[in-house]
Amino acid sequence: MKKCTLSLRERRRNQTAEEIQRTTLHLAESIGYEHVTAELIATEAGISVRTFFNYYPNKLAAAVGPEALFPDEAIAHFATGKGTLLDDAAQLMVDHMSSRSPEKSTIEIIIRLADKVPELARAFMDCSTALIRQLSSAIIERNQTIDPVTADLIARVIMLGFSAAIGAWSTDKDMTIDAAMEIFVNQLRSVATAIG
Amino acid sequence: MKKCTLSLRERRRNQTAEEIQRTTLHLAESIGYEHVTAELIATEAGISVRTFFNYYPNKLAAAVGPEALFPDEAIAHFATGKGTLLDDAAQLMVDHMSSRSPEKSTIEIIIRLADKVPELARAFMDCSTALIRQLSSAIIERNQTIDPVTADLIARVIMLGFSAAIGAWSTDKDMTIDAAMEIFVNQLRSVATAIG
DNA sequence: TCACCTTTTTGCATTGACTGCAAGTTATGC
DNA sequence: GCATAACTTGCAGTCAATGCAAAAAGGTGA
Repeated sequence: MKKCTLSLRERRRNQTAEEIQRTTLHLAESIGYEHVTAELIATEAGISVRTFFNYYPNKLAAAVGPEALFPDEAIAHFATGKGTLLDDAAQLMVDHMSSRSPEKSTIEIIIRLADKVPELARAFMDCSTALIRQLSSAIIERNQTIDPVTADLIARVIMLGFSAAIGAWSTDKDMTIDAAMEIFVNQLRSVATAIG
Repeated sequence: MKKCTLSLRERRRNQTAEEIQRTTLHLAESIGYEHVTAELIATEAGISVRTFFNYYPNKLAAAVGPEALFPDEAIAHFATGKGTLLDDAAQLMVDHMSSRSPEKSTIEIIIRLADKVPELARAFMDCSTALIRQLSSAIIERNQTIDPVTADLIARVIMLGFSAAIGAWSTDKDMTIDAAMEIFVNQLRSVATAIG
């Protein structure tokens, strides 16, 4: 069974990728990111240095973890949504967060670290590049008359708001994802008012 | 004369910093950014490798060039401006662009390179961090009732729009800065409409 | 189970980024 | 001029990252 073969391997691959990320974050928390070397991560994760670089192109990528895209159904739902742009976007984000692996605790660690390590903040922001592209396409699908540059800009703005909301959410133990998304929507509305 | 003393040294320092940037960009254009080594830049610029790292913390920073802030008067003017947020922001950007050293050609090269080298695009974006902070403070000064997180978000959005406008401006030989800023304002207005 | 093929892991060698240090050079203030 | 602070440089060393080829799994099919 080809499917099984691939699945098995893929599963193991994902496991290792996550294990590496866990190790990286854990080490960064205990000894400080600047003291974490590739060799240390590899040893700690029980792999060779060379294998580490097989999984991630560099240390920052390891801290951020495996790349995640919006789930296909979720993005399709957004693309054909009839609500306001922001409400549908908020739903998309909820779907995204619930679909994907990294637990709140992992995100919390990343954000806490990003506060101290600017490069990590960059890298974290950076991993949204692919998401922005997805979002931008979906926005165009919703509204065929919009021009691509504007769509891209809107997508970026939405992701900015989303990042801010995730930041608030991750540092507040009691906040639900839905509450965070409400903040997200309101904040972006304020921005729109201020700008428009 | 203290002023003269400082000025002389500072002037030389700036010259060298710019020379290094020029060399870096020139090399990147001719042999490709990935083949540009610190040693090559240093040799070409007539300094030692160690001195290169005295001026810039890394190669990317050298390509982006010396950090630039909004001129004090310009930011003060924006902070007390009575026009719409966007119009005043556009004026701020015009002041910024005309005050600061890098010529259009330099920016054009950076943007062209950034298209091929993602890390460079990141670095270029990244250099706006300090600007965002300035802008965010000024926004709060304009409107004391705004909350800091929203102000930060607005500042980021404005800078996003600005970057997009600069991109368009730099690749179009005939476009004036004012025309670019008009695009900037309109584009952000579209975004506000779409979101609000 | 065995021979076979693909994917993954690993060690090794190498290049290049970047830092700390200490000594030399230059500019400036007095 | 001389003392001082700023700047430059060479050197030695650490660590990130890559290419390569051999070894080890993992899975397939007879």
